[in-house]
Formats: sequence, C-alpha cells, structure tokens
Amino acid sequence: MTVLEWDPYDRNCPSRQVLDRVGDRWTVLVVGALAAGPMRFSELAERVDGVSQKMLTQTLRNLERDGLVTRTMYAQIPPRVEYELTDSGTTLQLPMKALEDWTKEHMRGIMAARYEYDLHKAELPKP
Amino acid sequence: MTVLEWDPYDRNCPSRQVLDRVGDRWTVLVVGALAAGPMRFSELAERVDGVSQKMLTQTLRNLERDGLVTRTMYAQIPPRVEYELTDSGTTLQLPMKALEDWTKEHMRGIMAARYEYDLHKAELPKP
DNA sequence: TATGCTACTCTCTTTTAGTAACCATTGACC
DNA sequence: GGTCAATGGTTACTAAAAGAGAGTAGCATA
Repeated sequence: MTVLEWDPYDRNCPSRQVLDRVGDRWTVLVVGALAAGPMRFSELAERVDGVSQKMLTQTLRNLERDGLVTRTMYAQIPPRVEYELTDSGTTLQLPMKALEDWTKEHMRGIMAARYEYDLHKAELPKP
Repeated sequence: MTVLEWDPYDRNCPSRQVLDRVGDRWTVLVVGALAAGPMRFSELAERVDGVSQKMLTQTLRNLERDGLVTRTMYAQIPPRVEYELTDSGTTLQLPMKALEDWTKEHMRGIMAARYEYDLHKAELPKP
C-alpha cells in the first residue's frame, strides 16, 4: 500500500485515527516540548502548562505506542523516567513546529477577526 | 507584541486557544477539504466523512470567527451556502497539509509500532 | 395534500477530559 | 516509631464536549 492510498477523509481509514492523534491538543505541545531534548515526566508537566498528570500520562503512552517516543525508567528512589523522541518522532517535529509557528504569526490577525466578528454578531441578537 | 512573545506552552496565553483550535480534529480536515476550492455545506459534510452536522457547523463558525473562511449565503430555495478559505486561511493550508502528509507517510511505521507495543503489553497482565 | 431539498438547530445520550485524592518506595527528620 | 517529602503514576468522580437523531423554514414539484 503506497502513501497515496491512505485517506484520512474516510472515517474508516486507520490514517484518520492517527491524524486525530497527532492533531491532538496535548500531543502538539508534548512533541514540541520534547523537541528540546529528553525530558522527565515532571519537567514535561511543568513545561506543558495546564496539562493534568492523567492527560500527560495518556498522551505519552499513546506516543510511545505509536513509536514516537521512548520511555526510559531508571530504578532509583525516588523514581526517574525520561521521555525522548524517536527518529520517527523527530520527523513529526517539523509539521508540528510549522503549526506552532503559523499560530504565533497569525495571532494578531485572528484576535482582530474575532473582535470584529463578535462585534457584528452582537448586533444581531435572536428575535 | 512580536511573534516571539506568544507562548502556547503557557495556558493563559491566547495563542494556546488558537493552537487548540487549529490542531482540532475536524479543523484539519475541513481546511484540507476547502483547499480544493469553495464548497457548500453539504459537499463538506460528504467529503469530511463522519463529521456530524453539528460539529461541521461549529467548526465552520469558529473558522469564520477567526477570519480563516468566509461564509456566503445565496438567498434561494432551497438555501445554498458556500464556504471558502480567506487569504489567511490559505496560509494555514501548508502546515495542515504537512501534518496530513506526515501521517500518510508514517502510517506503516505507526501501525507496526502499535502492533509490537500491544504484543509486549499483553505479556504483562496485571497480577 | 404530500414530499423533498438544504442548512442548520435542538434535545438527549454517550464519550472524553478535568479534578482531586490515593498509591508504592525509600530516606530524612522529629 | 511515626511523619513527611519526592516521583510517576492510577483511580474514582464530575464537568464538559462530542455524537445521534429528530425537528424547522420556505418554497417547488408530484
């Protein structure tokens, strides 16, 4: 099966699930954070502000399952666990960073558009 | 405020919300679909397989609010509504397509990684 | 009179995310 | 001996979001 045959627009294609995953809210941030190098669980939790332990664990497990990050446990007390992007995960960095950069570059325009939209819609309340 | 000052890793930064939005499951597919040109609501609903009317409406409203798509209503019976990417929305196409392409290119590897992961985890059931 | 078309909108149910408390392990401290 | 802290989780409960399905407007055609 070549690349051309995967179609995320088809809800039954496995690529749909994968696209859902990589386009996930926390995945983008976790992969972005790991771009800087290996990180401990607690470092990630701090860097990705607002993520709960549960969601961070879940996101990391999914990334691990998809072969995008490795999980290395050091048998110490207290325990230490490091997460690192695999080669495959590193390639994901680029599209994710592109998304992050696009967001930063278009923030002003978006905020302005929102302001205007909300202004106009406020003029048309429901009868 | 320059681009450098937006930080989506901070949960209170507005760029976080915007990144959440553009990294949204349906947004990626809707923008990808609209890349082919203007489309009617029903065409989008068909192309983006599995999206509910509710979610499609919501996604389009959000994109419209952010100034990424325009909504043109033709006063006919039955009604006709066309959605089209704005210039700003067109720039979003690139990072989204990058994500879509990455997904397609890495599908095989990911499926293989999942298979192996599930195999190993099955060997370690909870006591 | 009945039916169909389109682009929604509303209500209800199910799934998912978020919150907060708890766990195991060991050393330091009182 | 009991308590606390640190780390990387898990579990139970609740709030929010998504999905399913029916309903709506307004006119045209059968």
